[in-house]
Amino acid sequence: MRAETRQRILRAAIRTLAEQGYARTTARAVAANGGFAPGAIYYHFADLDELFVATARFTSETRLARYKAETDGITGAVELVRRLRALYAEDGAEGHIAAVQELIAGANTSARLADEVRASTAVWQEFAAGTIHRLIDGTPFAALVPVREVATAAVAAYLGIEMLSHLDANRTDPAAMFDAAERAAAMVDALRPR
Amino acid sequence: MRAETRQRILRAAIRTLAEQGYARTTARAVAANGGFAPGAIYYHFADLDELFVATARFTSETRLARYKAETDGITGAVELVRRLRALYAEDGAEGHIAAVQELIAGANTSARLADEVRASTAVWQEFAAGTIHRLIDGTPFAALVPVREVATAAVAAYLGIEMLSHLDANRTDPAAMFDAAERAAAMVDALRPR
Amino acid sequence: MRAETRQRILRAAIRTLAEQGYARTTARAVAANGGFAPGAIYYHFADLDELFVATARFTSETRLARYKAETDGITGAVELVRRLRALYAEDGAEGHIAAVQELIAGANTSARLADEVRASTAVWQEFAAGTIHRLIDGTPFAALVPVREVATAAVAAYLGIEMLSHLDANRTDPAAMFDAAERAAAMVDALRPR
Amino acid sequence: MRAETRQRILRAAIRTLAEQGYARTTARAVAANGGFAPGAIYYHFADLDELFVATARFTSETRLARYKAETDGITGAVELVRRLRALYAEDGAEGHIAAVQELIAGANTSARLADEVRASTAVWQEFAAGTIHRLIDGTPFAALVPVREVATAAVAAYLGIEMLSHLDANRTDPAAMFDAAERAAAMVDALRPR
DNA sequence: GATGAATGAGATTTCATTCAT
DNA sequence: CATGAATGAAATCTCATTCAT
Repeated sequence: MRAETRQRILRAAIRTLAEQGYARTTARAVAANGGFAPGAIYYHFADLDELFVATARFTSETRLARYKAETDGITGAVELVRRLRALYAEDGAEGHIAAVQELIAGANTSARLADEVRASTAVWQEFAAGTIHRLIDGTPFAALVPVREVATAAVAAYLGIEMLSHLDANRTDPAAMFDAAERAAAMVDALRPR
Repeated sequence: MRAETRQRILRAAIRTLAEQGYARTTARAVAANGGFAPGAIYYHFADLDELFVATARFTSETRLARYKAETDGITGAVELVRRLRALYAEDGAEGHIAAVQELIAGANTSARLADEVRASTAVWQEFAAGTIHRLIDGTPFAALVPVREVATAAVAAYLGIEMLSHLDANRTDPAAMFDAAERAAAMVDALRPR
Repeated sequence: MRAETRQRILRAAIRTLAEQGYARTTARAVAANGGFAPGAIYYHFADLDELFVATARFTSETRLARYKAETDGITGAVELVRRLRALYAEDGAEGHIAAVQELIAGANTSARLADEVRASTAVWQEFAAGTIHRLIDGTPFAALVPVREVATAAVAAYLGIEMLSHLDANRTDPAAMFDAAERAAAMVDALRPR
Repeated sequence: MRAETRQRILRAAIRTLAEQGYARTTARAVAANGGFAPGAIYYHFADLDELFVATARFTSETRLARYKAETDGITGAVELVRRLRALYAEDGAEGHIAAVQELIAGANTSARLADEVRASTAVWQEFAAGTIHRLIDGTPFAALVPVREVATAAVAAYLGIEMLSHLDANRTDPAAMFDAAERAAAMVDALRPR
């Protein structure tokens, strides 16, 4: 019972963050979005800050598990980009990345939230680094690419693209970005030894 | 007189956005940061929303002018990265990028602000595209690189890196990112015909 | 069973009043203090107000019975002060006087509670008056002392000293007060005919 | 302007504490009592706790100044009791003692308030001790009376009597208490050397 | 009998905005 | 032009109370 309601609240928080932004993600707004009384939030979380911290952890953990499951065992770059495109679509539909971006903006406001988001992004950077390693090991790129920096840039760009596309659905077209990435990925795969 | 105070308010807004985040950038907070009375804001701007819109325009225009002045006439990629490193440091010192990122998060809240930020980022994407063209025209990359998408990704990554580094000064090291970018730029320059 | 739980709730209410004050003696706080669910309170009492009324009566009756048992048959003033010192220590350990003082403060809020506390203090004033009579009858003080007023002052001082000592354990030292009272009592006893 | 409104708020807080008790002295109640908006409280005080701390200091300082002015130079015990009776009536009319008693009850809830009230009562105990010294120096009582303890008891009884009389205007009659005190004072004065 | 999740009314607090000066 | 005191609407949060289990 308890865990179930807790999840309802977390999902409502994610949707509200994505749709309204951090500043308008009030207790009332989350409650209205999820169909429960504002007081219910305070039964499950000490305050809004704690709700945001829990939301950051929840969205990071659930999405990372999904990303790992979907990319597990993949070595081809093209195949990776295709999976990422699908995962990105899922994120967009549920508002995960937009929520994260709002939480990062909100981290300015709360030290506890900043700690949590910092820990989460570190995990994603590790995931990105591991994935890049799998892709380029055994290719000429292995010697050239500074994996750590590229992993950071990849996470940054992933967040930044969502930020821009959320702002302006037309001009910044994620589909075009994935198309271009897929063409680049094909070049990487072409250089991989059989 | 009038224009001067207006600028004081705008600069105070930028600093407050960078330091406190959108949600805490209240009229009182801006006034305290700039050393004037809250009422002064309402003499120069109709409401806070208008202040944010003006701030978005102001920061975009002043920084773009500076970026253009500094990168004008540059064709070498390494030289470009070096100039960008210095400009990025300026941005960080004055809080420009952090303020923009908060305004993007806040754009969720205000349609007028969203319009303004959308227009600003479009201008920056054009600037990035033009710069990339200058760099790769005449090299083998010219045929390979989808300029539009790379420009979008560059702007996204620029914002995303500030976002991450603002969150966590240690793990996400902009200096290391520029170092890596400089090494990549050297490869681009090496392929350029004399 | 029923009476037992009722007492658990009453004792938890006394402790919570003494430790947290009237304003923080919420249903949840009492439940947490006593180790039962908040709902249990509403099985035994109609509402919090009724719990406070019952607490006032309970603490007054149980302590008065104890005071009467301990002071029964005593005629010496010194002996009386010694027994009171021990009883006062008991009160402090269980929080009785502090709870009463909070209930008096809270009586401002509830007419029913005010009625109950009024009745209780009247009983204590009678007890004090009777005890004073026993002490001074047959001494020269009998003609001099306005028993009724001294009894009221004694109850007031008893409550007031607990109030001050609860506030500041060091400066207001009940032990020093009892020492002084014991010396005064010795003078009373010295004037008593054998 | 500012100081004036601040005083209006403080006086409204004293009246509300006396009339409604600590638990019902809400920002709304104080504002309604004083005829200003609840927000005004938060313009002048950080939070309710700070208002209570300021109220404790204000009421203690203003009343102590008045008590000192009225009792200055008095050496006769009867004269002292007469002045105290008048001062007590003033206190009652403005709610000072009742407010203090509620603040002491509330001190349970707030460490800052406890500090302030502790400091205030210490000052009153010193005032009481000094006054007692003036009365008994040069009389046989000087050798017998433990001034410190009597001063504490006097302050405690003063608060306790207000507490009881506030609870029950009829049974605990301050006038009778002052009458009795006046008769006792006459005996003290009779023993004083000319 | 007792639990504890949930509610809704009301509390504290914040803040954009106004306005007399 | 600018100040800063004050307001009122809306936010966060608390808590007595209910009710399904």
